[in-house]
Amino acid sequence: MPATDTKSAIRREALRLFSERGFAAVSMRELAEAVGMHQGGIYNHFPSKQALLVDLMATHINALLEAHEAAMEEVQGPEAQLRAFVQNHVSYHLDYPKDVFLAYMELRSLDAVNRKDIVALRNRYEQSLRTILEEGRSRGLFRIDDAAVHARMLLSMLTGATTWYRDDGRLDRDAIVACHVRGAMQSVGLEVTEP
Amino acid sequence: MPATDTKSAIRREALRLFSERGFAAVSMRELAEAVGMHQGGIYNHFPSKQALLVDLMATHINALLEAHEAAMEEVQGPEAQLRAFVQNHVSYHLDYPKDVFLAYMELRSLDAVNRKDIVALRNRYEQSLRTILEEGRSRGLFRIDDAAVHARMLLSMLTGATTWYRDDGRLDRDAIVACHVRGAMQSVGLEVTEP
DNA sequence: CATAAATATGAATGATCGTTCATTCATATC
DNA sequence: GATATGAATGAACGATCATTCATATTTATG
Repeated sequence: MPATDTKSAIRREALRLFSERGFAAVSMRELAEAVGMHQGGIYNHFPSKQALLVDLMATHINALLEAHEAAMEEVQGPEAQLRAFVQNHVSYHLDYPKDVFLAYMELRSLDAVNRKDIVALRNRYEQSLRTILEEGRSRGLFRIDDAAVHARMLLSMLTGATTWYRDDGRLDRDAIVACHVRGAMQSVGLEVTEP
Repeated sequence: MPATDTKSAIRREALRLFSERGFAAVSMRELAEAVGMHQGGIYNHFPSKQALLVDLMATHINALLEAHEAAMEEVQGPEAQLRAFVQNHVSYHLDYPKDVFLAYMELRSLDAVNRKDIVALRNRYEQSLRTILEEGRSRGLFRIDDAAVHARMLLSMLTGATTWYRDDGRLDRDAIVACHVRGAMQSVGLEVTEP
């Protein structure tokens, strides 16, 4: 078995275990057992438990930013931009709920240096939503009290689905995305036409 | 010093440490040190670390339900009920951010029996919001796709403030509550008059 | 096939975990 | 003032933690 398979298996199981039970509550022994190897071997692929967490979180946040930038290309005007942002955000979050949950929950498990880097990336993402809201507000398109607060409100709202969405649930992915798009558009005071 | 002071000091420091760093990442030694006592003494007040967590979470969820029921008394009609729900929810969450964060994050640290009880209480709370949304939708007052999904969207949105609100922040408590009330009312398609 | 590099093993490291316990201490009751 | 009680101490328990390492095995390269 080539090395890269083991490494990605470690990533996959670590993502699953850390997101399910928390970084601190999962031991390297458990992780190794889940992968089907012995504890020492993990250190051939990742220098420490902390480095493994950083790898998972950085991979996620970079992938999210990449998807975001691709989704926002050539989309003009606050209303269309907000719609594109919400669609991409919710779609991505439903596709990678574990990655999202881990990045959200385990910031506090990072040491100071690593946390600073991840937070900077997250702030960049939040800032891009804030800019859309500011622009919509200053043009009189959006009716909101405060762009910064509203950006955070929306991010919380749109991210929450990761905690309860199931593939075999009552509503499919597109229906849930649609609920969120509508809720977000209406939250800034826009009218959404009935389907 | 009477015993009750020590017990509440343990509660206070446990709430702080568990919410800041996570239940699994805080040791009984650290907790004891934060309280200013030795590790063994905690067990005179709580039979186990798990029991301490259950105590904190049950206290919170019951207090939230109590505040909720008081806030909803004699409030009639979906629009007024939604407004009352949001106001109470956000106010309570800004007052007790650590309690909220702990109850939200550490469900997975509870054993099966305790988790079942807490989840049942939380579902009761979520159900009451869902009922308001269903009622508003069926009367044609709210424009939402799905009451269950919208209830969860709103709860995520309204709970998020606990993760970033600071007493010395740019906006005061009432302003933040107002942002959330407006965002929530508009999210169901209601018009909110400018202040 | 030989050799080197990468990877896996499994035991061992010292530290720390939640919990227990015999003991001491302070306070309240009779 | 003797005694009972709840609380705090501080050492100790076995278990488990992340990590290291010498060794064995597998894989890739000549």
